[in-house]
Parts: sequence; structure tokens; C-alpha cells
Amino acid sequence: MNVSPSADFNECGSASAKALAAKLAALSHPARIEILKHLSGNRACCCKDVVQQLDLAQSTVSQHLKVLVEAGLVRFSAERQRSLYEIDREALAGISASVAGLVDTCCSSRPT
Amino acid sequence: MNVSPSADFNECGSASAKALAAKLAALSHPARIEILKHLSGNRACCCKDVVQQLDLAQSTVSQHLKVLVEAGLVRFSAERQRSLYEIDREALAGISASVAGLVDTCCSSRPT
DNA sequence: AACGTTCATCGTATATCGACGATAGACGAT
DNA sequence: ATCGTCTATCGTCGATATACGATGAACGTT
Repeated sequence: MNVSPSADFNECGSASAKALAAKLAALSHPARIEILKHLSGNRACCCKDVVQQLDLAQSTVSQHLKVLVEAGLVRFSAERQRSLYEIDREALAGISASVAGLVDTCCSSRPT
Repeated sequence: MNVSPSADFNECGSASAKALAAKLAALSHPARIEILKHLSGNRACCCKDVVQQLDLAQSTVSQHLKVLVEAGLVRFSAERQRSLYEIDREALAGISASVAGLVDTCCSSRPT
């Protein structure tokens, strides 16, 4: 799955770029950023919790949570009636590292 | 324009979230990530340069470049016929720092 | 002057996003 | 069994994103 770092330069393109873009897309919405912040302050939140914080319809929040889960940034587990959402700090850290890597690539490969 | 870093914690919410989301949105497209990588390898590129790398129509590339410029990730300067696009490494680094800050916030505020 | 090059913009078509209300399923409480 | 709560999903709607070709402006070259 992980190719060597140098291969990333050969195929700079679609593979890694697509993957990173997909994760950043999940992050690129204010409501989802706020959801992550809220989740980070609690061990696990149910959907209603988040709804009360955000002033958005329950269905909308549910969709945002789904996006975050599908992007791998939030873990999901079904309680009885509730659904528990828990932030995935490792995945978050992974994105941070990926962005830092991209920036590093862009800054280190200065032409002259 | 730049509030103090601690103010970011007070008003974690919409303002900074929106700003970060907007910049991440500019980054969340594979073509734009590849454009940034390409720009990083050259002092400045004209639109046609990028077109030849990307296998996209010239108008499409022009639009992607416009998105990057409007997000502040790329600087624009008009040559004679050409348009020169240059990566803004500081802005890139700023985004990286913002993402790292968000992740830090999410990881440091563990409930227990 | 006529032509080629480079680029931004316009118009268009399609797809996806973001938000909502309505609804149905699952579950606990009465 | 009935009611209330919590949630996911469906359908819908408007807005936005993405891609393209066509076009015209600006400029250099012949």
C-alpha cells in the first residue's frame, strides 16, 4: 500500500493527490470542523448532542457526521438508541502530517 | 487581520472555522494539489506549462489557478502575453500550521 | 496588416453539495 | 400496546463545483 517516498515524486499525481484531496474535502466545511472540535472535548457524543451545539437540523448533522465517518476522521459505534461518535485522533494527526508533507515537498523543491 | 493565537480558542467557532474551511476547500481537489506540486518545482509557471502537465483543458486549468490565487495559495503576475503563477510558500505553511493547530486542539482537549 | 500564441472569460452541461422536512426503524418508558 | 426519543435515510430544492468548447483581448512575429 505504501510506496516508497521517492515514488511519490514519480507519480506525484492522481493516487496520493486524490487520497489527500478526499480527506481535505471532509475537513473543508465549517460545520464539520466545529463538529470535530466538539467531539474532541468529549469522550463520545451522540448525534443529538452535536445538533444542540450547531443550530442545524438533525438530518443535516447526521449527514455531516456520515461524511466524517466515511473519511475516517470519526469512529462510529451504535449504542442502544443512540449512536456514539468518537474522534479519531490518529487519523487527524495523519492528515496533519500529510498536509505538512505536501508543504514540505513544495518548499524543499525550490528551483534555485 | 491577524488575531492573537489565543483568541482562536475563545472563538473557535465560525470565524476561524470558515476561514480554514475555505483554504482547505482550495486544497481539496487533486488537480489543484498537482498544480501546487508542479509550481513548487519551478520559479514561476505560465498557464500553458501547467496545461501540458495535467491533461486538462486550458480553460479548466485557468479556473483551477484562479481558485488557488483567490485562496491566497498562489501569487499571480501578468507578464506580456503570459501569466506567471508562483506558489506562495508562506501561505502553504500557514495552512499547514492551521491544520496542525486544529489537530492539536482536538488532541490536547481530551476529556479524561 | 495578418497571423500565431497565450490567456481569461462566457456560456453551457452535468454532477455534487448542503440544507431541510418528512418518514420509518429501533429502543426505552409508561 | 402505546407513546416519546433518537437516529438514518429519502426526496427535494437551490447553490456550487467541475469540465469543456468557443470567443475575444493582448501581445509578439512575420
